[in-house]
Amino acid sequence: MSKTNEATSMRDLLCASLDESHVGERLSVCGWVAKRREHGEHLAFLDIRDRSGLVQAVVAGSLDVRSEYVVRVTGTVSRRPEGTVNDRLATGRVELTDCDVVVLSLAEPPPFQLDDRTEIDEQIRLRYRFLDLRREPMQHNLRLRAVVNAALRRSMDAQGFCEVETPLLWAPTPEGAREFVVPSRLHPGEFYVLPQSPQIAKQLLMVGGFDRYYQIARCLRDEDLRADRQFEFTQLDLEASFVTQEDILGFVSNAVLDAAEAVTGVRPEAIGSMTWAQALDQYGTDKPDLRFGMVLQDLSSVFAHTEVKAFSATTVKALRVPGGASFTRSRLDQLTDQAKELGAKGLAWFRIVGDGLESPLARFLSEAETRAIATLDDASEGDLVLCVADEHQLACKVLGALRVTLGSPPVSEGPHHYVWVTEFPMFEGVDEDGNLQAAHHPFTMPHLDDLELIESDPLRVRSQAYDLVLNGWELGSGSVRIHRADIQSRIFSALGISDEVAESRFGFLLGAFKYGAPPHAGFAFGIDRLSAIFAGVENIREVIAYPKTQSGADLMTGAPKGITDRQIRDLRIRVVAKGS
RNA sequence: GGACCUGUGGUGCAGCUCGGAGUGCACGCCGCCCUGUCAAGGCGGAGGUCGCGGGUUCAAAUCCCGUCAGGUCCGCCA
Repeated sequence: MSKTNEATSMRDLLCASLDESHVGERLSVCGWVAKRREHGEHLAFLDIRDRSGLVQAVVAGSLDVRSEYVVRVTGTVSRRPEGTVNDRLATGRVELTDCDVVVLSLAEPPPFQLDDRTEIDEQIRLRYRFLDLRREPMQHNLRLRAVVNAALRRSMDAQGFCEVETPLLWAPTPEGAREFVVPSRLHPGEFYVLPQSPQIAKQLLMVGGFDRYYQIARCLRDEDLRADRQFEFTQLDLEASFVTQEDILGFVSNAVLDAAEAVTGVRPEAIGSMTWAQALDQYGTDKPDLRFGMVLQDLSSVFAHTEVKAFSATTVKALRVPGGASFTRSRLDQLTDQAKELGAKGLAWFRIVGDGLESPLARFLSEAETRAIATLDDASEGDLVLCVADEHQLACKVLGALRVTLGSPPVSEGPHHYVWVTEFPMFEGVDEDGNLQAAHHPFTMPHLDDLELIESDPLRVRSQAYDLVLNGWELGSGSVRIHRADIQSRIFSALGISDEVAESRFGFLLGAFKYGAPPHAGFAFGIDRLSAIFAGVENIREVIAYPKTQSGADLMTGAPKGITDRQIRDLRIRVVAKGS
């Protein structure tokens, strides 16, 4: 008897493990009936499926089993007769014969077929997720994710990090993402919140002397959902003391590359980096997809003294679209609409034709301007050049979005291009009260060369914050934290956070820092997103066992739901009717 | 809060522009036949509030308005 570590009291091995080495042995497998092919009352074939795959069982005589019945099949492993080998099946050279079939569980016909022949509407998949999980793609994706998790834990352990769990019931800190709120039964009128990240908890671990912490942490944010965003998501969260930014980039690179190697078998090259300003300038985004070119070009100097009103702006950016000259007018209108939605005043387009440019604007351009566009980025006949003239950041972002629309390959395609984006700005824009907003979070350490600018020119202050980007997806972000009270108070003051407000919101953190805070820095990246890209799927729901819909519903359980009057009473809360 | 796409037997689609009987295809399901199939095959059968509500019309799956659900995106996500 061949024993494997998949053997249990009920089975000897997994279906797909059966091969010619077992020929002659009498073995048991357990699984679901994937398919039944009957040939009268003397012969029937059963495809038995478990998580590993299929194996064919040959049954002499009729038997009363249907699709998805759970069975234990004991049979003799036999070579298939001449001419009946199935090359499309991993176990296609063998079959189980002289089978005893024990029905362990009956099954109604499933609401959708569990083979891979048709794509099932996601609404139905989610309603019957337990059946969807039985199918190969979900089996593959969740197992791939488990490989990622295991590799990350191994990597962090090997790098000397200590796994520490932090609370899910935490104190409200009304900054950043909207928090999920949990009413307290024992303290009526008071609330916990679910952490949008273990940010403060892990910084306190640094004060607590755990100089290398990590956790595979669930984070919860009550913000609108997207293809790459669920209410709850999982991060590899880490923080370390007595380190610089370079140390953190090294730790995270190791972890991500270890995970990539575990999944693909090949260790990617070291992860390169660019500054935030470069990313914006060349790709029009802080999460550049480096799988394809179409780098943004800058024509500001060419148009510095232009006669053309549409191009009188601080920045003129251009994007060459190879072969784009064949776009129809309605396609160009679509792109223009997209540009306007993103805030551009308009979108100028130029078809590159034999003897120059074809465009409504062509006749207004000077000779130098025409030449600059016609020769842009090695442009050749048949290309299209799109231009946006505006304030620098807007012009870049609009063309960056068009670059993605026009050039981005599917998630499942192309190599994995990791890149670090560093030197994010410290502040971005202002809130309703006219106060500066922290680009990352208020505990982020400014770039030491820019400390002087905090008061004089805050928008130019660079921070020691960094993102990890993979194929245009933001995997995660981190920063060096402020551990000095004087700098922290200058930042709070720049953000318009008074001492009193700071004390009430983060008092316990600031208080802790008075007792000896080591210099520290950290990072967190999304395991859902990383796994989705490894799995080649466009949507993180495909790597989550029980995801929610875009409206935040769980179609299987029906959550969110009402609770009983008793529960409401115990919590001392009141439900107010919608619309009142 | 907003834009766009989708909703038709259990499943996946077609039908919708240009209104005319719930019409069609494939899978599944049920019954019968079939001793080497593996997308098994043959014969027969059941199965529908065309998401829901209203309107236009002699007549609505089809046109209009509203609404619900799912999706993609903008806002939002320190």
